[in-house]
Amino acid sequence: MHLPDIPRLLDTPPFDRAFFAQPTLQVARALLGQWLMIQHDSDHPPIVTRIVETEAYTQDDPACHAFKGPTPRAKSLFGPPGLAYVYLIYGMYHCLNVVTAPTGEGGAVLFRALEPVFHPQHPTGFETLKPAQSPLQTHGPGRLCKALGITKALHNELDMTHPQSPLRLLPSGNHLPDKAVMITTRIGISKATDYPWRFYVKDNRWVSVP
DNA sequence: GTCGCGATTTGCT
DNA sequence: GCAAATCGCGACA
Repeated sequence: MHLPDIPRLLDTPPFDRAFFAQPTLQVARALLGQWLMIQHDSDHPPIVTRIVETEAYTQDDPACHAFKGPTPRAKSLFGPPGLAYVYLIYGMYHCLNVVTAPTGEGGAVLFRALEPVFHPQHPTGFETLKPAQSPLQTHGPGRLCKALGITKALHNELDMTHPQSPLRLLPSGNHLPDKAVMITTRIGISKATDYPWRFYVKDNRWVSVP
């Protein structure tokens, strides 16, 4: 896996709104292997990660928060594609999604696991680290938000397509072949448990449930 | 106003 | 393997 050139990455345009307006399942699949970066302050270097596990949720899907329409919590899901949807689960963990349906329609991709690629305080990298001993715990939707400092108060409804957004999704230039992608049912839900809408990178040790 | 529960994680048995 | 932690949201009165 090639490491990104950080100064160049900071000048890379994020995926645009048209990318996130594609069908949700397609976006969930296409985001595997791409970069997710967070830059809390434009004066400081970002934390860069590689997306290794996602799940798709659509408006006509009983497991999706948009299923019952634009309720107060789900309002951001009906916003423009590329918006961040961050919500609190079990009273203590946040989960990060990107909205992937045209404005007025509800749908999103949930980020379930990221592979740490660059952190300014760990310039030696994460190549040889196992998730359990990593200073950045990014395997699991709640853990990755905690590790990157993502909260509903700070990041919900942020436009991730904006070039200066603190949260950005960037093309890595790598497209994963189908043989490197695993597809299973989604984790932790009680409705629509048979939908094969979870995507992850085969044999990647950062995946939440192999 | 009250009540049940969740797209999770952690710690203990 | 199982239960606790912890609180906003959504359903219903």
